[in-house]
Amino acid sequence: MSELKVYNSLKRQKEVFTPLYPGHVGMYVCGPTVSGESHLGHARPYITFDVVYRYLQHLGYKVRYVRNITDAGHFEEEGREAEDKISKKAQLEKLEPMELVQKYTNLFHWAFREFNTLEPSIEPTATGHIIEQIEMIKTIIDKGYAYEVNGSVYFDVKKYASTHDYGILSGRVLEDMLETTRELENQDEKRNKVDFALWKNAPPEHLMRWPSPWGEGFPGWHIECSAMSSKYLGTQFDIHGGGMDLQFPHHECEIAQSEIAHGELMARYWMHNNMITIDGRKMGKAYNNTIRLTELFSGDNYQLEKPYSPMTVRFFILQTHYRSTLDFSNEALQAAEKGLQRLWAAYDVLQKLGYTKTEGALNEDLDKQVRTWCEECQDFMNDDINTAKVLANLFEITPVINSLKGGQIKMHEISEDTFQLIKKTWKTWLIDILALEPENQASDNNTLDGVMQLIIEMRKEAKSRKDYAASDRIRNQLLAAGIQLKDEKDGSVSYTIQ
RNA sequence: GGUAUCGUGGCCGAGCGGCUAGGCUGAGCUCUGCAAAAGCUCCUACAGCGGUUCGAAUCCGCUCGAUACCUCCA
Repeated sequence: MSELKVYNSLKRQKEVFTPLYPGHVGMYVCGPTVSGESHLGHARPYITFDVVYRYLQHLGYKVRYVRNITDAGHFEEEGREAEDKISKKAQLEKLEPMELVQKYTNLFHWAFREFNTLEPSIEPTATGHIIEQIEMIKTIIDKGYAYEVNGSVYFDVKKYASTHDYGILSGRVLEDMLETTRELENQDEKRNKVDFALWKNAPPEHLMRWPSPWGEGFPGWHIECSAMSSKYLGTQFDIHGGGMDLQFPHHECEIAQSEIAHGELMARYWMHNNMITIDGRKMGKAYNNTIRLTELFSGDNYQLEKPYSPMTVRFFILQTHYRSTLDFSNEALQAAEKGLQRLWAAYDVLQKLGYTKTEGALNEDLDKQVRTWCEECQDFMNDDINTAKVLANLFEITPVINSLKGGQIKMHEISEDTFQLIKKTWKTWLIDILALEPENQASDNNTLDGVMQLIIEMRKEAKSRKDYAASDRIRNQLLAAGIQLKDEKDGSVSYTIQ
């Protein structure tokens, strides 16, 4: 069996994954800033790393998955007047900052339950770790890599770069950045343009503020991740994940701070998911092309032709490798919707199908092919979490499942072992790891089922009288009501709720 | 301007030097009272131009095009 390899942004290549402590994995993923509603773009990292989390557990690791909630807000733009994003909006909406934070945190949790993501082991908030952040800043100052100006504290990037590799993750060259970083206003507090804030002095109108050795203020935008990851995962841990757009400056700054404070590289494997684009452009507030998750589920956005269910979106995301960009379009979402329904239908068939020995010889080629498809899934996942290929193999197996039911393939053509392997494969990958659980669970409604059996019986009688007008009317009206009848090969009738 | 990434059939997307994924759409056929579902078959692509190689979508160079980061950003 193959070993798990992941693409490490730090080394720009795939590497065999070896945890720091055998049997245990520490994983930190940059979480949401709860100053507003999550959009489709945000779905990608949390779904991607949900699969990573599930897969690591499947491999037998005990995983501590930490994903923060950024509720302290960042200042709007470095160098400009410091403004707390969250406080600014709260004032507009006449809400307490924490009220706003609570609202969007709840909404975030709701949306990602809809996406069937597992909850992280620890979900620390920035506001809950002000003390840890201050302590870390003090350490960095003590070590001589940060300086205070007017109640704010900045990290001295130039000094850091003289002895350490600043740019190790993002490939930046400090000299280039010193030359090319564009002019920003109010930069005079910093010794160099590339320096970044660890602590910002809070202007009087700023609502979110905490006392510190440097006066009242709030933490800079990178320090929370360094402080909280080290608290819960140790000063060095296994996997740090997040969107590619965080690689620079966010993750680069995290590395620099942590290196000084703790004396070691904070994370050994850095995994970055690519962006979701729309019409070829990154989806983001700056482009005015976001689709909020609530809009996505309701269809209420000018870019949407119809609503898309959380599972459709999850499937859509997993059908692409996480390091590729993924372009949103209604056509692509609708294709995903149909494809997923096909997988679910096959899974449903599989649930009801038992292995019944029939007379005849084994079809060795088929049997072998099916086994290969099943076994490859693990290899695909080991190859940098290639969910796209896993799904492709499930689609390869789908006609086999349907043919076993339809009789195009006889049971004896595959061995019982292989049959059980198919069942296990689908359960493991579709349900447990990719976590694409069927959404319509209405079939365990006994009342409805009783009614349906009666209607089906009545239609059968009409058919036996060759009263096709009546039988078709029943079928068509049920369809209009959202219930699809299927005349099975063996004469029975099943139904699905749309 | 700097630094990267990418350009695959009608659409979405795998792909990491040879065996030409997969999904959706379209066409035909089988099954069916008719449908639906399902099964089978077909539509065989890698931006362009050079180069390396027995052999390239895959490696190298150039050209064209697109995107991302350099500023909050998943």
